[in-house]
Amino acid sequence: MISQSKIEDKRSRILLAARRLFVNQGFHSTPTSAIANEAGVANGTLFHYFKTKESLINTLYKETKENFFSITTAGVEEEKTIKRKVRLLWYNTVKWALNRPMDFLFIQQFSNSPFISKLTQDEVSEHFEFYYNLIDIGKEKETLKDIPTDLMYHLTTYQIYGVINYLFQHSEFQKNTEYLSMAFDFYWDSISKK
Amino acid sequence: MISQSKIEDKRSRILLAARRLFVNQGFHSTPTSAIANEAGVANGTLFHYFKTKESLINTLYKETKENFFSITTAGVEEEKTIKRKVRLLWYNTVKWALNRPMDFLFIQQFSNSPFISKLTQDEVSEHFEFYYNLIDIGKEKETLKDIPTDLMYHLTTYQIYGVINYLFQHSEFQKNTEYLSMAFDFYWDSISKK
DNA sequence: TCTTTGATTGACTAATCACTCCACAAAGTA
DNA sequence: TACTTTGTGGAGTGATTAGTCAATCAAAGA
Repeated sequence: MISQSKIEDKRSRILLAARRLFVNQGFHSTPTSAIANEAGVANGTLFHYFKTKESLINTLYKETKENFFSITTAGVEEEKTIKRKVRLLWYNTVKWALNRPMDFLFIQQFSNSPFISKLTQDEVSEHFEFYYNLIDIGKEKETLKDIPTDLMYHLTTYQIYGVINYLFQHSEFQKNTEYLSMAFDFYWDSISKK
Repeated sequence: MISQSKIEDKRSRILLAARRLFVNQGFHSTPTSAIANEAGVANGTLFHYFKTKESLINTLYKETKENFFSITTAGVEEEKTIKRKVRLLWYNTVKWALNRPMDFLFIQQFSNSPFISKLTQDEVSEHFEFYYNLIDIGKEKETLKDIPTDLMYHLTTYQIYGVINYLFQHSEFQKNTEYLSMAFDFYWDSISKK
């Protein structure tokens, strides 16, 4: 048990160090030796846990996205109305990003990059269904505007990214609930029927 | 004169090749030798035109953004109403991206990346003023919603990126004017006062 | 024709990097 | 204890890369 936790410790220290360095310097200009160094392990140890640098990156991307999904969707099913569901999802997403800026920046930086192998992207994209369902139900109930589901998905996710990036640049508003609520109202107004 | 145009030819061939390779493989996994090869020039020639690989990238980024700005803002001043200005800007932007997908992907991929030097970003960000003015005037005339200018800027630009990325994935709609107009209506509805 | 200037080349170099290898340590198992 | 499995370290290796350099080449003026 103790040894088990120590193993997890090194593994996760490597992942943590990698993310920090990747976000600051980019994927290809971060040598594995620097990651090992930052994590406080030897170079060879890194390759004990991850066969290749690419698999380290893929693992990091996948685990970060999983974490993102499970945290942001928590409690959404339990909400009764579409608006409450959407609001919770919105706040969960914004707060997740603000609490873990490195994670968010990592995803943003690499989700469209050519470095992530196709395989990993496919595995992650399963989660689309959750959002698509929510939009479809909203449209059926005539709560949400009647535009194609996947267009709605794109428009809304990008809008949320916009808010988050804005808040990164204006950290003084990050804990301003009035501000957050204004941004959400804008968001809701743009997607809901009048 | 002829030699001058030939010079420009090689320089621009290098830039063109670099962009193509960067978008497909990323910045750091594209060797300068591959760029030179793709451009049909010798390795040394590349370094004759660009002192370093980084300066090549910065030049490429800067020129692409300049081109983006001059094309997307063309004719906007001449329009009379805010809505017409915004519509033209929106359509210009979407069409620019659809006509030059490599340029758009290049900007998207690298504008947030740690590879672009701070200097370059600053030089490019002068253009913010144009957009900020437009939003401010729209708010004064009570045409646009009264939310902070820079928040509005973030929300709207990201929403446009969302449309563009959507259209990249659904090329069948790229020339569907009805579809584009629906997306613009959504956009306008989200930013304008009722 | 001679000279100058700048473009062009590609072999070369010094540095860097992903990854291997092997020795050793620690822990588990009998 | 003896044997096995698993973790850990870090020097070493072969491949790759950004950037250099000395040598040609082409054009244009005098």
